[in-house]
Amino acid sequence: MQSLVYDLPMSRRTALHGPRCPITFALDIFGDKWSLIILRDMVFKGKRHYREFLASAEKISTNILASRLKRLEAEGLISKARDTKNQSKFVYSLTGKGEALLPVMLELIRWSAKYDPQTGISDNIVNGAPAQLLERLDEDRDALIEEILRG
Amino acid sequence: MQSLVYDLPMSRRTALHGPRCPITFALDIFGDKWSLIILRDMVFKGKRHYREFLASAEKISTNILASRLKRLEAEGLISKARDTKNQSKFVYSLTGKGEALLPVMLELIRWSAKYDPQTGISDNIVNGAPAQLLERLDEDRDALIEEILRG
DNA sequence: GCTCAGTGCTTGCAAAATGCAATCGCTAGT
DNA sequence: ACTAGCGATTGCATTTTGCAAGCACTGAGC
Repeated sequence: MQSLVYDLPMSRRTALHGPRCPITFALDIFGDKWSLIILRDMVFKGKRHYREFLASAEKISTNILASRLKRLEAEGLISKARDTKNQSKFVYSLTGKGEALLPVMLELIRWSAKYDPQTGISDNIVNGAPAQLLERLDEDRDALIEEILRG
Repeated sequence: MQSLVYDLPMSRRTALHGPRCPITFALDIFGDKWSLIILRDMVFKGKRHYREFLASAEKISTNILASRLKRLEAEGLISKARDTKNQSKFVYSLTGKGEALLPVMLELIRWSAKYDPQTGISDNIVNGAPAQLLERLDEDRDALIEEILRG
């Protein structure tokens, strides 16, 4: 049975129940294998076009990408518009709700940096969290977040 | 084809590649529909036994629970031991690596509290994040974390 | 020491989600 | 009108999940 709201048949665990667990609420929206990868590409790599997402190292397939973009848009984490410079292209942008996930991603990065022996060897902010980012996360968190979002 | 490391056939996206993305590293370990639910139950609800996890509101099925516990143990996020008070039971406990995910969960809670209209109506720390928790998260974060883990 | 209930977990099979390759509809450019 | 680039959709194989049944081990009662 397809969902009426999304194109995905994903069942929502929290649909008709009373007070909802916030963890479950969040996982139901972006707690799959791909959504956070897409959001990471937008936040840290500035990706905005369909082809760019397809090109990520994790090799998301086109049907899954389309369905995830649709869901993220339906959930209000991203928005979709025609590219003003090229009317045949679309531009995907983060909404405030999507940007508000940056703190979650930063904590994920901090955790991985601590426990992944392969993390921390690259300058790239995503491929290996640099020591510099982690320092600023401790000392200057709000400014760091602002900088990532506006930079 | 089954993985040699876990009982799960899940393919690791980052297996043989160079500098690894910390987001991908984290998602490969617990970025599925259930792992964070189990960890939430341990952190916030103090669950330690198999039957307790099975009883969660999200209705995880027993084979999935078994496979997730095995993976979380293999990844060093939890440990498994006989219950000293009842040798027929096992006790699952968080390791430091597992406890270190609490900040991630707290940011998830903060995000959901902000964007889920149904969150924030319960006293329960998990079923609806209370305003009090969110306040302390802003003002007294380290002590809050310590309190949750030791309380 | 046999039965029995509780606990953790495995197995078999159906259903759902994902991965992959091919193709399609739209827009712009020529 | 033809062509190329872009954002998808479609069909089908594979992988993962969901569900129900049952199995192995432990400890308690008799």
